[in-house]
Amino acid sequence: MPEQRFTSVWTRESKPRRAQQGLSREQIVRATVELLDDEGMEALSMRKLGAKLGAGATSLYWHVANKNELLELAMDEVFGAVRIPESESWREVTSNVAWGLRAAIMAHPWFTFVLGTLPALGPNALNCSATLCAALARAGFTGTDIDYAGAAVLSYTIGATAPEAAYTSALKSRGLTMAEANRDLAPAVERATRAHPEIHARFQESAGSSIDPLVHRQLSFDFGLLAVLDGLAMKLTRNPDMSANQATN
Amino acid sequence: MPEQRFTSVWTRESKPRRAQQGLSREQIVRATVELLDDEGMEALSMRKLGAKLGAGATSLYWHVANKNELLELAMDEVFGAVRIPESESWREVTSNVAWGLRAAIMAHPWFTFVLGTLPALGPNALNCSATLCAALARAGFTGTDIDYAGAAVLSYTIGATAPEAAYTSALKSRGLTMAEANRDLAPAVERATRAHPEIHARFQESAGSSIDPLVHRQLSFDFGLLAVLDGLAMKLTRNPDMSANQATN
DNA sequence: GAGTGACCTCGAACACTGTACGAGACCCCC
DNA sequence: GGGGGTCTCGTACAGTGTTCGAGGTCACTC
Repeated sequence: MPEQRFTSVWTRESKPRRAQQGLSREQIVRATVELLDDEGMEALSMRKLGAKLGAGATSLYWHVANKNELLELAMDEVFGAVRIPESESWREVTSNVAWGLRAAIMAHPWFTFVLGTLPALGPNALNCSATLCAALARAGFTGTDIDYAGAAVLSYTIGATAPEAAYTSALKSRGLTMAEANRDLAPAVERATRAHPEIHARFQESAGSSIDPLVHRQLSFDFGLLAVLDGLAMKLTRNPDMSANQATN
Repeated sequence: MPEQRFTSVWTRESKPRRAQQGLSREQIVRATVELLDDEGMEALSMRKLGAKLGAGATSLYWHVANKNELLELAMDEVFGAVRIPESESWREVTSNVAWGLRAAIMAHPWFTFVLGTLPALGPNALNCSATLCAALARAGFTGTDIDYAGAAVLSYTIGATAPEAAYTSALKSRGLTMAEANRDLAPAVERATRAHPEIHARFQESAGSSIDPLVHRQLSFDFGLLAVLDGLAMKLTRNPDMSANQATN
């Protein structure tokens, strides 16, 4: 087997740059994000991206090793859109980061497909997790528990938001509203849930409900996030030696 | 704009089947899962799959509308691998489903890439969520809170496991061990975390630690899952008479 | 047995994809 | 005037998913 190395944009050191002229990496990444936002993950091709920039497709390969690197950079751009809150209260910080990350993912649904292929080592991603960890350390967590608690918040946020974003973006790319999709899915849902009367009943309930589905999803996200934070708080009170600072929050 | 419909394997009714001969959909799905497990998401192509089955690539299109449908079916196969526990204790049921789903995702890392493009309407996926919801209803949740609580557990489980599975599978497909990858990533981590002294310190700590990374990740997952379940339990004790409010809204 | 029509297979073709390679263009510095 | 680095891009290759239509194979009916 050949000597393989694990590579990433963040493992290579950047090339020297001449004065601003022609393409630049920042410009390319910006265009990538735009293209992804407008037309979705499947529509991104190097040729299209080149055309959008008024350049040949293969010119991009001077600035970026391959398409994956481009996606890594685009991903960190999304993390960069998360506004980092300043607050003393760890609950406020963590829940703000969670809601901010959720908003960023919803605004850039292709994020789902990129995440996970590499540990997020971009500066913006690290910034997010550093703020989170700092807040949790202030809350009273110590050692690896800080990482664990931070991971719990991020995992929940991503797990809850990514599929939702993917779904709404799939709808958008087909030019469908949520109501239309529900209409198309209804018979299948009907048939599929026949074996499960209890969820069948709730499906019909929510289909007939007049609550805006968007609000519905926000309520759901909030419910789970509160559970996560309450659970973390409980850990702190259970090990009172850990929670010296807890009273202030 | 043309009249678009939202389609899925689960929205079409199945074709009539002649007696067993030649290809069958079950056989194709089984082969798909095998191929995905062995060679990963990128390696799956219709031609390769056809070859594996001793058939032409385009023959598959008789049994399956397109590659996406194939992936939907494969995804439900993964949900089918989750062993559904029987227990009176809602904590036992939910945590067993969570661990079971985690194991299934770790065994089939390509699951990540499929999830979210469609609401999981396959029979096995519904079975999972029905068991979860039934347990939560027994615990005392009512109305939409049942769905919210179930979604919280699933979201956390998926969000925590999917990136981990994707990463370990990326390593495997490059023939690297976790230690080798860490070695390759180390300088980049070093450089990137320089601006964040507190996580920098913990990075070095865990790099030098002798704990098996697999165990480390299990501990992390367990930590978060307990937090979620504790948080849910807290909601129950806080509103002991929720069932009264069931009909409103 | 002949005929019919549904079920099923598949080769060819189309319009794409990511990217390796090498030829050239531009520009700065000696 | 040279180099030599930075940067662009046309061509080419090996693949992709999917459509189409021609054909083959069977279970039927007449």
